[in-house]
Amino acid sequence: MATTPSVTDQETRQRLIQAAARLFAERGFNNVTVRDICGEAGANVAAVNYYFRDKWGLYKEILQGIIEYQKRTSELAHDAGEGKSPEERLHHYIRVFLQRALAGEGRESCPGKLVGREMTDPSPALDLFIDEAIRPNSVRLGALVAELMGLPATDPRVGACVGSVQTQMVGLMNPVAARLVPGLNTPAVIDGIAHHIAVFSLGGIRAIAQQKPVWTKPEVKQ
Amino acid sequence: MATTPSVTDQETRQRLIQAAARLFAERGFNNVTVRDICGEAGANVAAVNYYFRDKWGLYKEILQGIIEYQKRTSELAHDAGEGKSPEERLHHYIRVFLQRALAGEGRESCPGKLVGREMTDPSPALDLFIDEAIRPNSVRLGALVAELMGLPATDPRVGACVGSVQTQMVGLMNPVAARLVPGLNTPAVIDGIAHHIAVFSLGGIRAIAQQKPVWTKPEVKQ
DNA sequence: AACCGATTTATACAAGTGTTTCATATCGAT
DNA sequence: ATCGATATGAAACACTTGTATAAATCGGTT
Repeated sequence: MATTPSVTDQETRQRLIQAAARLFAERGFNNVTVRDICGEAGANVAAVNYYFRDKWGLYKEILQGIIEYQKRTSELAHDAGEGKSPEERLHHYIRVFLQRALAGEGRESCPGKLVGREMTDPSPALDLFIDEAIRPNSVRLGALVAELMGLPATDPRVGACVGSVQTQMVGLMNPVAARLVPGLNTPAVIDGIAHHIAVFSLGGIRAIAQQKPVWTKPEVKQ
Repeated sequence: MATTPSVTDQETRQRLIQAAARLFAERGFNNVTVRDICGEAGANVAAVNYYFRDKWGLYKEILQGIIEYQKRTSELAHDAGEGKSPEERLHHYIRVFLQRALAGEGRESCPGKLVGREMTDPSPALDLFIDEAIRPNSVRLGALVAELMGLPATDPRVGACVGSVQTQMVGLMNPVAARLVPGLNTPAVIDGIAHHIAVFSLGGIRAIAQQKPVWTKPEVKQ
């Protein structure tokens, strides 16, 4: 009974973050008004500016949290099958990754939604996100795939296979996927999908590995 | 000499559609103002409302055009390898699909950008898009995959493989992909990627086909 | 009780938005 | 040349948006 015992009894700041995360994930940064957020959080219109300086400050804070979450996800996903065979490690990696991305954190403001949105509708914070969350993950996944293929991690075929695996996972993080796959975000369904992606990708990786490198990456700019 | 010979000499209506398509694809519906569009089209602020009733009318018209384009793309992509083996048909399908989605129509307002955006940031017109552009395409692709797997098209494993193929293609239609793959939207690079996806997917399909149906689709709602 | 910093409130502001209005211009047909 | 339909133009409206302000309220300390 510190403040108004109206909503749940927690710091206004926390309620703002929670409400905003859900709304941003649901509708995107520009389709959510400060009044929406404050309304849902049971706070005054000025609360956002008081605690976060401006609407962008709030968004950045949320995105920062998601970056941390995503980094942790990558670590957990990679460490999941430690000691096992590369094939099993890939399977574990996919499963843990999808579990945390699709169902994580109370199913409402699931991080995947916001991530997927940030990728199609890049905000100025996208660079940060790519550098801190996506790239390190790609590197470790690349090492694993390279091991599976028996090729150096720099081989363009490795990069291409990493892309194939990642797009299959990221593709599940958007509203259309959620609509086409009924029970998405329930653990059982996610496990099934992870199993499919693992088997499918292992087959694909094997197929790519045992053929000439027809595709030489052109104008390697980076 | 008809109207103002200022910009290029074409109907204002057409210039509006062209400018708006580019801007919507670039920044999304809500991040483009009517004044932006009219400014770029060299038209008055009232032009949008005069020709399209309101901003939404303009967007719907553009989306309608993209739906037609996408339907045509599906037909072309499926007919590309007619008479050839299923494997080759899949390869042709992927190549034609990507060519038209990523490089089509003057590289600026490439349809894929808007499609990808519509999928993450669903507008009320998304249902139309799913029903008219995505589903028929999935059905035909499903038939092809079923043939490849030697399974009935209703087998859940077929649907899962279709999803894997599609997510790999759709995944290329967003800004992050364009940033990670340097020369995307040039025909040569697209051909290389199409080849990779084809080989990878054929390997994946084969791997899934020759194992028990571990994943039974839960609560088949549709 | 009185004070003080931190928080919450109600209200207002300035800028930007989609849309409307109505006057003017343009062009083809009579 | 005149008329009528179509198209364009400048200005303004009504509304929403993010943000700022100043007063009011609260909780703890002296």
